[in-house]
Amino acid sequence: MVCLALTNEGYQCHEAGNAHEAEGAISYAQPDLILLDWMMPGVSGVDFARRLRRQQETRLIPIIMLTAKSDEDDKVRGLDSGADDYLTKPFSIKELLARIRSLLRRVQPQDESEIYQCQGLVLESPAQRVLADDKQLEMGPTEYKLLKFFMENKNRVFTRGQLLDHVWGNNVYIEERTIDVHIRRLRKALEAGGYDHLIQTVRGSGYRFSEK
Amino acid sequence: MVCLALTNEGYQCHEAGNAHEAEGAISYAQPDLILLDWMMPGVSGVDFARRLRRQQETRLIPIIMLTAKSDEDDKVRGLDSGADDYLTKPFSIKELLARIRSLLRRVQPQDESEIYQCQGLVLESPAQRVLADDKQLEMGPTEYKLLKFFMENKNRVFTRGQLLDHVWGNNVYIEERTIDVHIRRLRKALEAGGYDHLIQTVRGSGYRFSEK
DNA sequence: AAGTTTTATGACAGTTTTGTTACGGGTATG
DNA sequence: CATACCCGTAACAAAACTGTCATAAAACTT
Repeated sequence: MVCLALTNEGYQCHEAGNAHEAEGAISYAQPDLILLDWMMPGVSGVDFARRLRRQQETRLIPIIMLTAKSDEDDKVRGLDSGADDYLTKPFSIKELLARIRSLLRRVQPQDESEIYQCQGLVLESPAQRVLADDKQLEMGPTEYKLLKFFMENKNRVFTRGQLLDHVWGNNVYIEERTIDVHIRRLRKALEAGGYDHLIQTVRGSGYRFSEK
Repeated sequence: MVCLALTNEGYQCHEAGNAHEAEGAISYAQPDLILLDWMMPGVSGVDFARRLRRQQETRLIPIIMLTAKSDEDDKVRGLDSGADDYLTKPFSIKELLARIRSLLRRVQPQDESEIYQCQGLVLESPAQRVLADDKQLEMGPTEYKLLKFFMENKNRVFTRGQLLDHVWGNNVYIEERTIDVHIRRLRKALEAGGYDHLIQTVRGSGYRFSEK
């Protein structure tokens, strides 16, 4: 039922009948969100949620717990296990969809329609362009994505490996030194507006975007 | 009531009676999370939530909406307005706390929350930098690691051997006198912010980080 | 007060890391 | 099909960092 409704809404859906199946499906499909039933044969939903939270690869995937119980203590346990939200059966598809939208919005804050700003530097995601004090800056697609990622995560160091994962994609084989070149290109593009100082080198670690 | 309960749990709390007050309190206190009543005099909770979502500084602050209405359409509207979660009055403090914990965990994922502070000296682990009264201090990687170790273990003397083990790694062959040089370099870096007195020599033993 | 031990400091050379430029191949665009 | 653009890599230059030493300055002993 749920799967049908979600597919109808344009989501891509995978089902699993128990924790073991789920584990396989998750590592295969890399979902953006997990709906988890409280009652599962074998490992319970709560235990499974806890396990997902402990693993690096799945820690950040939001979880909505589905449960028939309406007991309050169970609610609390469900949330503390690491679930991000829960729904008591019976629930309406409408509410489920709203909660899913809400969670996905949080996890992917940019959503193609965001505008990032840092001092006079503005990155308009919908228009896919970068303005420095109202003057448009020219840069390649990769530099744009790199800058976008940086502006989404200000004040944090990223290693070249992390940047490859997040900007290029998860399984690419590219020399880490290549990052340096793209950083150089990005800096040169920002230079035109005088904002190249926002891209900072952290020796021995990687790069950082920060106004300080 | 809510404020009291949260304070009791160790959270720092600020109250506001309407949207305008809230705006001031938010820009002043920079909260980690916002509890928002659906019904507010003047600007409604939903509209206020939307406004918070549009602004760069507040966009990422999670919002929990509180409401007396239990109508489902309102729930949906509440979530779609940008609130991250939704609670219907009357709600139990226990459930509120669980939802707050859940949201905070999502926003600050692994973050290690590793920010060390000592007087005006701040070491930001995620950004891998050191600020003295908001001014960035320049230092090499080794000095950074050294300072981090010291700030993790304030008021404790460490021999040069111990420092080598913890900061450099367990099996390195390095002259113990080299420590002196790095201490010197660290002190020089801290000097720029006037915090070099925090690194103290303990003659015959080693070094200590302390504010006294 | 002189002698001894311990720490501070500045300089140096080797090493590692990063910046920069140039180039060949690939892909899209007209 | 030609042109323009972009990407990844390599090679070299520049910069930053590291560990060690020599010497000066303190701190402690006798």
